[in-house]
Amino acid sequence: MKTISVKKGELLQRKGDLNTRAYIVESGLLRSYIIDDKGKEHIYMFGAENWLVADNCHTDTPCQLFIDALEDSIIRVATKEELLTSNPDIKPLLKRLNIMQNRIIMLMSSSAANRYIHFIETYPNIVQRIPQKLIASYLGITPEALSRVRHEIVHKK
Amino acid sequence: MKTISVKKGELLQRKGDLNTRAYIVESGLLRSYIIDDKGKEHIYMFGAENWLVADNCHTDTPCQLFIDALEDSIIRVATKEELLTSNPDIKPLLKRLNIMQNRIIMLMSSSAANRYIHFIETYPNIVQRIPQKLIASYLGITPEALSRVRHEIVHKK
DNA sequence: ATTATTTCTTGATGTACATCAATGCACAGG
DNA sequence: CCTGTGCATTGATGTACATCAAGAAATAAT
Repeated sequence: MKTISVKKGELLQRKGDLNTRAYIVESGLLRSYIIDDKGKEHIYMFGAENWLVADNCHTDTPCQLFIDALEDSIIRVATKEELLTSNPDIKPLLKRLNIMQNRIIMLMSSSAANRYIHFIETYPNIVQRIPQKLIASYLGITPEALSRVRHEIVHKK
Repeated sequence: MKTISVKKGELLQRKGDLNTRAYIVESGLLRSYIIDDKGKEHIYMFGAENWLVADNCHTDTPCQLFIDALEDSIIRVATKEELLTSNPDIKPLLKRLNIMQNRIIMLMSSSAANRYIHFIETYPNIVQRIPQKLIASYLGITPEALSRVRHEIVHKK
């Protein structure tokens, strides 16, 4: 388990990599994302301070997610085995499951506007640090759509 | 940890319940789902033989998911604490995370048609046991849309 | 400061899927 | 046998969001 320093924009992992690591963010901001068949990026997760960013694929199978740095960051890197043996606590895993459950529910049942409102309430600290187009990508909409959603929200209040 | 028998249609858990249990399916088929603000159901997960069905909420907070039986089923019921102490293996949790990751990626990046194709490849045994409207609900589309998607697929081949 | 790059906004148009409504089917119960 | 009830299909229309294109505004680079 080593600690590394990465520059904004640096790529830590690409789709197809094998035996990928787990990245624990000490400072800075990471993102994991996919690129679909049309070449479009979709952000899977942001990882700020104390977050664990990793592709949850089975060992020895190619991963799906790209991971890069949205800010200059300090990152602890561990193999997944290492991580699990050094920290056998399952609470973080359950928390992660809970977050993903919420994400799925959001994606299935909420409008773009509600997803955005939920996002800024849940991750107020991240909102300020990234351009809106990245929020749009996380929400599953285009930057244009997000711009209009925000306009609406202001005018309805 | 007790074993119970439930009839098709029986409700095991409703949104808002506290300290909800984990249900391990011995035989039969469960589903977990939400009901959105417009009263529409969205299936979160199917649970066939050997699957664990549970709301992944924090202890003592109201749960989000309804759970009911799609077939007459035999179910083992455990508190989550019980489950974790009796079976401290984290592999199933990781598998679950992997499945949810795939679900999120699907929802964000795939068309209705591709989500359907992926579903029938991933859960061929479940497909045959449930009406199409439930598959549609899992995929996040309407039964009408699924009907048209299926029509398309047949005619493209 | 000036230029270059990226981001945000706004408008016009397109499209995937939703909604509503009607019809046809299957099958379960009397 | 008929008759209800739920499911699948099909058509007509609606809508949320995508796409494309152009400017404005903000950030970064020189």
